[in-house]
Amino acid sequence: MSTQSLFTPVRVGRAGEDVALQIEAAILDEKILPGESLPSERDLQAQFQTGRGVIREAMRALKQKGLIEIRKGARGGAYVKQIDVANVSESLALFLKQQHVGLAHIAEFRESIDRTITTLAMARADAAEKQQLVAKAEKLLECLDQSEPNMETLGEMDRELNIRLAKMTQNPIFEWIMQALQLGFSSQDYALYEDPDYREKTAVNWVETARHIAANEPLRALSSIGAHYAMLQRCAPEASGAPGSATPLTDNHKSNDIETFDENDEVNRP
Amino acid sequence: MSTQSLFTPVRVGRAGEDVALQIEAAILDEKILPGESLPSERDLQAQFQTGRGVIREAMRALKQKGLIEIRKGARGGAYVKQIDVANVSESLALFLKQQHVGLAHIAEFRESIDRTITTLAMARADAAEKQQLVAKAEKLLECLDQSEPNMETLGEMDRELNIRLAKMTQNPIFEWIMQALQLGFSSQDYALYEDPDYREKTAVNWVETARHIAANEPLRALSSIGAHYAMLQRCAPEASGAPGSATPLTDNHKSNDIETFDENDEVNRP
DNA sequence: CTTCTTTTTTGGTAGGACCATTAGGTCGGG
DNA sequence: CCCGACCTAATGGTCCTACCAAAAAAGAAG
Repeated sequence: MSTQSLFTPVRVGRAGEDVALQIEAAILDEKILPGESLPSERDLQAQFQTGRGVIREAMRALKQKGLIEIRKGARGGAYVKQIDVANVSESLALFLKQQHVGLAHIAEFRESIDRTITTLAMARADAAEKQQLVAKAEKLLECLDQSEPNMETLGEMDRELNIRLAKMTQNPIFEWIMQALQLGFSSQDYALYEDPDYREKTAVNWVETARHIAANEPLRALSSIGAHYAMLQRCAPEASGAPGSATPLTDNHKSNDIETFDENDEVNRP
Repeated sequence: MSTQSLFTPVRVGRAGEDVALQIEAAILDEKILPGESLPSERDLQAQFQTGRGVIREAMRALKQKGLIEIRKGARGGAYVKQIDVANVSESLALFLKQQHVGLAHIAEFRESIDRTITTLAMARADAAEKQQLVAKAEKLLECLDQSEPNMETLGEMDRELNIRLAKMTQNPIFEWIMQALQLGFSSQDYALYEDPDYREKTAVNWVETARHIAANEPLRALSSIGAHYAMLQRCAPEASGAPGSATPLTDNHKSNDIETFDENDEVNRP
């Protein structure tokens, strides 16, 4: 009993994991730089002294992690790439979806991040950046006033404003978490732009917020942020103010009507 | 030119992706619940009318996403499971590592999250929970005063305090992001417990923070949080206050000395 | 009823064969 | 000389077949 975990459980079915770990280590140690390519599957098969299926499974795992990108054809193979925020975002979105996290909780988290970002951005960005932010917000407002409201464009401009603000914190983590939130949960923002009334108010709120930031008025800026999320809460379909809302966030995964496997028989026989 | 992206690039080599997507959709739609099992690889092979390698690669991808868990032997197979925060955390840690995010940036992010959590927890938790938090903090302090300081135990208690505080926000996202931060970047906290001087101060600071929370003193509580991170900054090896620090955060991946493949020849021939 | 052995199920690995795609080279015509 | 059509080789994608190893159920022995 005292010899717990003294002998490794001698995991056997792990050749693929081993290969993946070794290659991952090589990438993380920058023995292979982004843009460079790994040897071909058949070369790796020879070097690792293993079957090609093992190599392929390792590649699939690394690809899923976002560490490599796989191309077919001559001069194809696995190319090391920079991990994209989309990977983190997808992972987070999957998690929140399976846990049935309600929109209210996500909105609260977003609001807290927004407040922090706003405070930091105000403290660190220079006057020129702040003025650019105001200009962009005003552009959103007028772009909305005149022409027919293109939902695509509006969403893109809203997204750009958020990212720009996050950049102004001069801390890349805030920029990336904002990108991840935008990628995974922008659907709720679209709701605000659907309704013409809320659309107007949201744009005005953006201009207001940007101006307060430019004027270095932290309390007023945060007040605007609060107003934005109060609006979102009023506009949202199930705006329950607190926990318990089990509404799934999106339904953007593909419908499996095409050639679904028959999961009705012989799934989980106890 | 006007017909951009009208025809999908008709991706062909994607049988494995298709299988993975269909199964993922089935899981996310809760056609298969956590704890239940998918059919065996050979059954799936028959149902999807494809080779077994394709199924195995799809399984590897789903396993990497954290959606399934694979067991060998009779009644083995792929069991649907709840996605663990560790998956999100690992994804995030990998990303931050490859992007060479400095400890200073991470600490700043952590501090902002800590402040938000503290504020929310104070507003929402009841008196009993707050008193428990104080008790746990005091326990950490005395556990440190008397016996030999077991680094494992200290880290565990610090971690538990953080999680408990996050839970008190009654928003699971904060609990999970705190878990992720603990999982991925607890190494910097250990630094505080290494030095006997800082160790004492950190524990005292925890008690202080908890008592301010229990007393509903938001400003004093946040002040304690600030003191904690100021300490961390002084204690940290490369405490550069701002951006630019390209110090990698951890080196906890395995050294690839065992049977590294020969990446010196024929990697990336231009 | 317990304990040991055997069988069956199922994932893990090996290796071969063939196809589809792609970059790059070659050849012929202009 | 240049340009397009064709061919070639490299490489990932798929399929198949066989066998091994683990784990649990089923059966045999006490």
